[in-house]
Amino acid sequence: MAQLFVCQGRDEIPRWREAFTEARLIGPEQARAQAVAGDRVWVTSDLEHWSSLVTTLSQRGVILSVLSYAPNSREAFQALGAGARGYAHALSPPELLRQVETVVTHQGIWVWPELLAQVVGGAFRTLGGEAVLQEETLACLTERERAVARAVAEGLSNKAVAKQLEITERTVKAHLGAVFRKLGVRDRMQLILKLSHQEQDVL
Amino acid sequence: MAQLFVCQGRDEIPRWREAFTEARLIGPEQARAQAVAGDRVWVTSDLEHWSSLVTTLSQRGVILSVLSYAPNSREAFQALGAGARGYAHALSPPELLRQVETVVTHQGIWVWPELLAQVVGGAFRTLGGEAVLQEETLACLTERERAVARAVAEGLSNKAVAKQLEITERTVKAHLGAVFRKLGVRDRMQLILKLSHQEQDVL
DNA sequence: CTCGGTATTGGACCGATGGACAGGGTGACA
DNA sequence: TGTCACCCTGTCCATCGGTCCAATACCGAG
Repeated sequence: MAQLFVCQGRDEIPRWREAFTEARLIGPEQARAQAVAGDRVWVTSDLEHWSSLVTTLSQRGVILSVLSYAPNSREAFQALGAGARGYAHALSPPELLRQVETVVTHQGIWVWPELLAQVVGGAFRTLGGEAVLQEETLACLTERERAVARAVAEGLSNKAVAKQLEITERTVKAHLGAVFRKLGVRDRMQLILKLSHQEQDVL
Repeated sequence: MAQLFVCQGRDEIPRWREAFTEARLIGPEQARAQAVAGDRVWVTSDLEHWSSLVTTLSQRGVILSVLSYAPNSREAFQALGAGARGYAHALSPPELLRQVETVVTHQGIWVWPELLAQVVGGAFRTLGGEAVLQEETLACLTERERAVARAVAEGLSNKAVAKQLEITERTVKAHLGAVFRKLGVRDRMQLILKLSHQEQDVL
């Protein structure tokens, strides 16, 4: 049950040593040769062919976490698709790395908080999420709130929505606030992302 | 930080008591009224409107896990989409429930092992298709502008993008301004629609 | 008839956003 | 060496967006 950090060796590693004092640093080739089932292996996404390394080791039963210096949802999915259980920022503080380690060793998935919503949402849309999303997203909205949400989802500004619906911009804000609260989104961008993956006939 | 099991009250609960001796059993209405941020709440998927209950509580900061007597991938996606962090069999042994609890309290996601591959695998396929097409659209952009555009297209704010790319918020604005000019869009909303639209075209 | 939900609007506040000015630093190329 | 593109940063400012505090009116359920 070794704790291994895979790196090219050129950069000095930030705080991994602080998080896991007993961890060992090895290169990609050593990782392929030495890692066995049960080992916790950390891979940085700036490595060449990190994805195939993750795939290989995960099939062997190794518990993998990917660390990225520039986390994004696309890379997160690539990591999870390759079999990684964790995806975090490479410069995460030691206590967060230990948290990731706790999760992945207990059969869990740990994703960088800023991307968690997108990862979960993307996974949800993948399989039959449409029907459920319709109920969840639209049932709780009133007629007027739906109209505002539809306009905003087309990229219109509050002023444009107000002109289109022949109401005050202030009223648009009121309805929009209710939409945000009911749909659990923070702002209009989250709303666009949530609605843009649905069919138009729903609205 | 209460440990709460939501149930209709009629059935006797299998082994939850064994797993968490200090846990309390409450009904859905009590859960909506009492649960606060930080609480670990367990919901069974045989409840009426369990999905909306999960949505409501998760937005409140409650840590939710869904227990199903007949786990399936569709329900798993529904649970995760509603904001649940855990999805397991309702008859899971106590040690497994405690494992789920460990994972979700550490910001992790725990999914029934038999469904895990489908969750991450399926999600990766869809997102992979989107990523390829974005590259074509953003061909006229520089590397940095692409990174900013990608992040913004995921709904991040300027500040969040700045933190992710480890640059100043001002620099994000500069790149973003160039992106707007090159792609002929007025604001970030138009950018999101432009990018997400092309994803759907190819899909 | 009261109570609650919906629709509408107002004002004020403050953070986020985008544009317009201004630079400095690097590396490639003629 | 000069030029150019790219990357990074700064200040100022007008506007937009989102939330808080209200208020008025309609309408159906109890």
